Amino acid sequence: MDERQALSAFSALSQETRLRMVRHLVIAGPGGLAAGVLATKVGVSTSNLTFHLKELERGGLIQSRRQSRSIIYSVVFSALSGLVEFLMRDCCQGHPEVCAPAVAALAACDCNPQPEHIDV
Amino acid sequence: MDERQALSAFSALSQETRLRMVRHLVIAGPGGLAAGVLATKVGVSTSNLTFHLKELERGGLIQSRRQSRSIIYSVVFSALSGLVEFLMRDCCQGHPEVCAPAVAALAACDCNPQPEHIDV
DNA sequence: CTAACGCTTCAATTAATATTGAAATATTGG
DNA sequence: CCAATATTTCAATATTAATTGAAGCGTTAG
Repeated sequence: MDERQALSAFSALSQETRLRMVRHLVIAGPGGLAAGVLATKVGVSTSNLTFHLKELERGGLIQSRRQSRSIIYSVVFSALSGLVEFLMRDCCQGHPEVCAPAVAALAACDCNPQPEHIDV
Repeated sequence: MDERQALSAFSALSQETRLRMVRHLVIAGPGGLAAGVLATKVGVSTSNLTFHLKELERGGLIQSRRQSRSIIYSVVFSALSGLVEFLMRDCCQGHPEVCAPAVAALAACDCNPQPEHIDV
């Protein structure tokens, strides 16, 4: 995670509709949500949703896969922990042993390792 | 940390100049930096810097104190860990015991408890 | 007290983002 | 193949954010 990536991720999260989208997707978990379902949940037009989906994708926060007619979006959990790591990188400079384990624990979160798992 | 707060914090972090400012302030630690010094470090006019400082303040990410002619800005470390907590809140729903300790560890970070400590 | 310093405010401009609705594309069921 | 479904693209508009420079205000050194 470099500055450029962190910047576009923060930009992606800096808008109400998109922040809600991400939260819905986080709650949905690795199974994700179809674009149309997400549009209904956040209450925007599909056209507008697509615009925001692109922003989130650009920020590396979500990924998509096609499933029949629908396109399913899900959160890239490692991107979230990467952001955390970036934010905390230079925190506790004299004593990194305080923050490092916390960051490592987030990275090792159960959500993270199995990107292939689909549980519908 | 509610959605409204998280949103303005992410907005604050979503701009290159401001993200750099925060990183400089994180590195500077609790001692903080004078506005003018920060302006030089990030390479913007003081007028422009003030604009961005206000955005960061609005996001609750920084605080200020006057010291003689200068105004010293420093990071609110608890705001950073609050953001992390917000991002991760609904992660690992079935097994929150995985993420919770990590979040707690960040909150307990050495940077956090002693806002008075200045170690230049 | 006054001049210099450090920062903030303001107003004007420019640039970037978000929203809308209509049209286009891709996929699948029948 | 045709009609229906799901999503994306596009162009136009509206909204919001960033930059600039000049003027203003508070603070302190002398």
